[in-house]
Amino acid sequence: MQIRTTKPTESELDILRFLWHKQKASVREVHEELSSTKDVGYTTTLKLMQIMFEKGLVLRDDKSKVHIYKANVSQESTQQQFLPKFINTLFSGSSTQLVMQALGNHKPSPEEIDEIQQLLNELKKK
Amino acid sequence: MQIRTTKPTESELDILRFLWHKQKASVREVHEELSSTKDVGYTTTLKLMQIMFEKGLVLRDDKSKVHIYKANVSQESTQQQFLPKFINTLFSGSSTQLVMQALGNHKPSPEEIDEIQQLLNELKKK
DNA sequence: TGCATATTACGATTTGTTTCGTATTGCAAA
DNA sequence: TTTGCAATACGAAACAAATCGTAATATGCA
Repeated sequence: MQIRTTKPTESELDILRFLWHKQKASVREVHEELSSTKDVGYTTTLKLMQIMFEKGLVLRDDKSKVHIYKANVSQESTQQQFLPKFINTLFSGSSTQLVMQALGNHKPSPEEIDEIQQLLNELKKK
Repeated sequence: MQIRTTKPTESELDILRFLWHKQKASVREVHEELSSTKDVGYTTTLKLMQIMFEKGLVLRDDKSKVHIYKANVSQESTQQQFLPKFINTLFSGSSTQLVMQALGNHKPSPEEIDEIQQLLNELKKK
């Protein structure tokens, strides 16, 4: 298993988020999305994506003029990259504390509750 | 309810983490802790804490020569400040997905499982 | 073909964060 | 009271991230 060295920055994560959702996208598409939330110029988005390419965070197809990008790091592995530190600094290292907060905050649907309960039963058995 | 504007940086969170744990601490105590993990000079820690004071993230008692600092933002409110964005960018906005990851990753104790199950039952009732 | 337009390339600036060197200050022990 | 030590104050450098202006380039259409 290979360890990833580069940690995406905040802005890079915003871009990855969209790429995870869309699979493939041009700079324009990404920019359209980003600029709906925050005020940022097109070349800024472009530059960010070029940097991400250099870092290996994304792949790109430059066969046609409009380059098409896609994520080169999975959402799951990126979650794993951030979650432990997040739990440590903000939740005293207790994943349970995080879970309680997350659930208390945003009420999950009955189906989701069932899903979590099922997981808990599994964990209990072992 | 008042909105907090300043978002602690990574290093500032490391310091807050310790202050939340210890309630009160001098720069030296904080530095002792930080330098057990990472290689950093004393004045760096001092400067960070002075900046945090200016930002209002910490309070300090400077009655005696050795200033005593304590957090001026609660762990809970800081969790609230980071959690939504964290869930959004990394977990497609699904707190359930986050919960599943966190639980699957680090197995909670039987007591903790009970605690979570209890919360889930509450949520289910409503 | 040649022009208009949208895209990429790239350097430079701005902004934010971390780091540390040096000066100054206050306290306590001799 | 003096001196030495440990702490604070502060400026500036080093580093990192984000932003954007301008130039170069490719494409498709008149």
